[in-house]
Amino acid sequence: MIAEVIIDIAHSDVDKIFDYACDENIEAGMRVVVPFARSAATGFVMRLKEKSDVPPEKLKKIYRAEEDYPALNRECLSLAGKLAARYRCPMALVLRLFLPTEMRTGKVGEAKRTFARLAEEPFTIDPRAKKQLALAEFLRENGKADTVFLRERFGSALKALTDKKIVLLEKERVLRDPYRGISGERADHTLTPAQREAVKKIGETDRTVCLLHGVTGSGKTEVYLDLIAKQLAAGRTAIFLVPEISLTPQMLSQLRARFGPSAAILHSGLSAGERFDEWRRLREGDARIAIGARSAIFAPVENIGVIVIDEEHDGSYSSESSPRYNTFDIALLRAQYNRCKLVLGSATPSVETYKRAKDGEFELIRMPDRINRRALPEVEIVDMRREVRRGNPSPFSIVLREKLKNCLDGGNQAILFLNRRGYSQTVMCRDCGYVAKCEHCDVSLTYHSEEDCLKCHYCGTKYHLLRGCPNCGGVHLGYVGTGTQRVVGELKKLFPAARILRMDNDTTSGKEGHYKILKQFAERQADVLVGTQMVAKGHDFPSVTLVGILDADMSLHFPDYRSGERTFQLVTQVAGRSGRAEEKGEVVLQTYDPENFILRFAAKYDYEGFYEHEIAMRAGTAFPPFAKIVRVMVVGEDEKEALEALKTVYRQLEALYARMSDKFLFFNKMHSPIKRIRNKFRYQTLMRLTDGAPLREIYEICAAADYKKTLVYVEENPSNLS
DNA sequence: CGCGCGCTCGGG
DNA sequence: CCGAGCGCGCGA
Repeated sequence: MIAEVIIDIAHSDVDKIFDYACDENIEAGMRVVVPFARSAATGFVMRLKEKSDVPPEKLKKIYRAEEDYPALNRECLSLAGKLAARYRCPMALVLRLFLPTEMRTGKVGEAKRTFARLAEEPFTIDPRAKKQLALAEFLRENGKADTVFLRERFGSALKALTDKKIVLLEKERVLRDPYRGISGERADHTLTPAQREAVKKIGETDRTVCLLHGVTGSGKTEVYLDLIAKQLAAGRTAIFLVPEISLTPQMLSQLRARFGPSAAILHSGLSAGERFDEWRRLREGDARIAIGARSAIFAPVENIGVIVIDEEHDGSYSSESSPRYNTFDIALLRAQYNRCKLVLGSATPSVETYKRAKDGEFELIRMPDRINRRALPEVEIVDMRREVRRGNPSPFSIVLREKLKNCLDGGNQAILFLNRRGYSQTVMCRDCGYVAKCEHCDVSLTYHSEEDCLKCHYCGTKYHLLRGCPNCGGVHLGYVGTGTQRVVGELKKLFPAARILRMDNDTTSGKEGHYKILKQFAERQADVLVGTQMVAKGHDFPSVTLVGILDADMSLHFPDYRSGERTFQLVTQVAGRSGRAEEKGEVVLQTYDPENFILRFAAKYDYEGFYEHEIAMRAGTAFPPFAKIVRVMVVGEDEKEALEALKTVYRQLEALYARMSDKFLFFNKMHSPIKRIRNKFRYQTLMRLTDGAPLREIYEICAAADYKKTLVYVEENPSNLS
């Protein structure tokens, strides 16, 4: 037999089929070890055939199979070719997506765990250390326990006691089970009439893709779980995708309770070994639901009955590094291959998805009511211009300050949200809320300190700094963007007794970081949580009755065509954090632009109104989904070479533009460095294209630009233009 | 004349 | 990706 093999080296030079002789034990999809160049290499058997065109003296024999089963199933082999072509990357890179990294990088670590037990010797614990006492009590009752579980439950008390030698640690080999310590309570799975209706519609439509547009609290999750349970009962499998941050312990225990060990939950908290074991369980068919973030779309399940993408609009579904795949695209391919439904769910669908649903391409299912019919929290828009006029320079409006006081006095919790997205600063008039925008692009300008000017991130046009406001003549121009740190400082001055937690990229180290802070807050170890958008997702906090959005403008004026969409999603999501339990929630939305349509619609939870407004604007200004934004990036350490690459690429792109200028709505002239990140020079060329534009040629120009130390790549509708 | 490094090419 | 093969540049 002859095996067609792709060598597992991600480089275009070796991105081709190599034929090898093999015997009967080799199957398509297996990983194999083969002689390659003057050494051994791993490869993937793509196909078996009878004879080869390679001269017999060149043909070599496969050494051995890496595993005794095919790591890649038939679907994956069939998909890989399509994906490699679509994302213009080596086949090996695509194939790797389907495997747990542990498998390629060799050893899967020995399954060892650290257990803790009490020392034999008598001891005393400070009676004030409640956690330590509780931990000691727990160990006395249970003998020994896993340290991961103990840390989760007792926090730093474990370290305190081990340091004092009261608790001893020992390693032990165990069978890996990532669900240890997670037990969920059985819940009632009776669906509401609205949920039943949604399930029915999804079952009946002949469309592959269904968009479930349900307001916060409408019970979309039960719909997903019901769909999944039905498919499992029918002997099929399922994939359930959620944004990474949504895999909170609560969510995990809910899923665990519902599906038991037939669910493989892939989240960032798993160790390498656990991850591999979960993958194996799916591959073997022992687990039949794959639950996880973006990468779980590559789960090795067969005979898929349904694929669910929850929070469809979430940015984490598109990959930021090569191959820059879009989860939806892969999900659609898999749904088509398996002839099953792809269900997208969101309270705030992305504009593009919603348009496709309204145009009839996707089945649109609405769930407009909350389960208990409880009203959504009321959103009050506060005009920050008036605060400035009244001489209030603090980040808190008078209204917010009062509500905060009431909230804390009533023994409730509050969340203060601000959108400090780092470097990007916008100039705004504090008297009238005017924001400097580009004359050609309708996108706000960004301040660049190196050149001391304002720049449009879309077309590269530079503008002088403003001395006064062109709108009202005011002189109180400022750079918008207050940090969380300052907010916490001001808050402490206002409410010295309040316990404040801060959550942003600086305070949360590692992936466990957020959970820790959110958990502390959920356990009411603090009264106020101040943070960036990461506070918006995940946990439910029953005692939160007030949410303050301090600077809705920051997100609104982010230099990106999706900023309006993002802001709407953000406000909706953040507002949903308020008033979960008996008490009615309140939301205060501070802005310098209280007339803004997006904010008005968001405050009324009017998605439909927002959508109509937004889509009309996108049509008018020819932004996606009516056009495609294409960015060509040139990134390199060596400035000379990067510049050289840029010149070459740019010249060809310009020629293309000259030839087909009718297909380009826009072609920018930016050829100066945007910035240096970790000593890498980054240059970009932005284009806006209509349908039928020469996208392929653009990709080819970039693929042809092969430089040693400079990377040239294309991005479609990139999300961050700085 | 000899070897060193940089570029090009092949790998089944 | 990685090593082999080889071209030309410099020192004795």
